[in-house]
Amino acid sequence: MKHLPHKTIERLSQYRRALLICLEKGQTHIYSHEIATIQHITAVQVRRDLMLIGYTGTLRKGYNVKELIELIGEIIDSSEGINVAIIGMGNLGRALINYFTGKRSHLKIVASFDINPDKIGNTMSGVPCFGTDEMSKVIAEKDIKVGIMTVPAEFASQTTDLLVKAGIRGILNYTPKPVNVPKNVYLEEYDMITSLEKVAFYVKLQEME
Amino acid sequence: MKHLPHKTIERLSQYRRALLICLEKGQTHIYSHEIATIQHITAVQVRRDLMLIGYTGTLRKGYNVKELIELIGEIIDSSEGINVAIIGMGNLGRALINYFTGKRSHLKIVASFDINPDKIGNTMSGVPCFGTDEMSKVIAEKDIKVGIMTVPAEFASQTTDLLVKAGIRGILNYTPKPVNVPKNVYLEEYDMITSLEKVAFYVKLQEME
DNA sequence: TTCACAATGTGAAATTAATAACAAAAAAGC
DNA sequence: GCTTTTTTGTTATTAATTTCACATTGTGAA
Repeated sequence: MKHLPHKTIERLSQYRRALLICLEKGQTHIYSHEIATIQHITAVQVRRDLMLIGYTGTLRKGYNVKELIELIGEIIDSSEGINVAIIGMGNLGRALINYFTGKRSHLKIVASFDINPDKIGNTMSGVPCFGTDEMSKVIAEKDIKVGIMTVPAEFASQTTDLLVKAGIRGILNYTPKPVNVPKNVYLEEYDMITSLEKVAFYVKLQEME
Repeated sequence: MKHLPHKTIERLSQYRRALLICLEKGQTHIYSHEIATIQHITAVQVRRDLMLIGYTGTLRKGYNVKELIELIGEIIDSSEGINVAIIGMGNLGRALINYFTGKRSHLKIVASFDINPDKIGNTMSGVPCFGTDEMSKVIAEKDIKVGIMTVPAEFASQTTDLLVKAGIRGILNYTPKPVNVPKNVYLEEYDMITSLEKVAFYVKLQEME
């Protein structure tokens, strides 16, 4: 398998989540159009993605749920699991920790960081909170590869620099401020305000018709 | 102006935010490559987007910050402003309210909803919290057009149905569960777990090289 | 058996998005 | 005043992504 498109990676992650739910319900097989309906995309899209990862279903029976989950895991998970830290234990940071607790995943949130002394030293859902000054040490000791930035926008740049210096390999930036990283660090940015403005735009557009 | 690409809409929202910061700093003009650097994209991309909205800068002086902000506003904002509600006042809901308070925006969060009786009746950052059973009434009365869903995944579908029944025009779904809406309702979904898994995937990929 | 159906798998076409290339013109330098 | 530089605006090109169209085939029914 060569290069998987970015969009395919995203969808595989989503297929897997849908499949896990099917598995829990005891469903053993699933058709491409069923997956498609759940994700509101087309069945062809699903089949194409699965073609790209080289999985082939059974004609007229669809795809084996369990097998497919495992294959997607082989593709997108790394064998040893990846440790993740959350930087900024505000509401968003806490929301993310809640999202993840209980989810059996190869991604483990193993630390959080904040500058508020009241939070440092505490543990939330099993995740210990450290001071920002300990970042380098903790990231090295716990072998943390990915950082999720949920700090206020005005701290985005300096936090990024700290993370990069500490040797982080990937950053998911939830602050509305774009940041710069060296090219050996993978950066993904998401901006809630943009999404909301986009929804508002298309709502307006529909109203005008 | 005909059809603006989805991606252009997203970028325009981001340009505006960057421009507002420049405006505050007293900067009157900006070059395409300056905007590009902030957003880590190319200058051509910026110029192309601005071309699409029909804005033309001054040769060798760049774009007028104030004018451009206003034009982007004309394109992506609706004249009367749009009222928004947050459904689910957990950590994520609160995070969103904090993001928005203080931001002068045509988007106004005017209500929130929850099922927890301790939260109902309270006000957070000026946003009152109502019970889910009041949704239809409040949405009609306050003329709410867009709903942001930050409820637990297991409530996603039923909350969506309530919103649709109440006459919502756009939904931003932050639960990891895809939902279905009639096609006169604009739906945008975002899944934090997918983003994180994507970062992890590309980190893994880099390590393998 | 044979037919019709329902599904997968995939090459080709269409669409969408990004990049390259370059003309034009204003400003600055000489 | 002429030349160089810088920056915009736009066409053309390339790349990425999605959709179409259809061949293929296992399954059940007539």
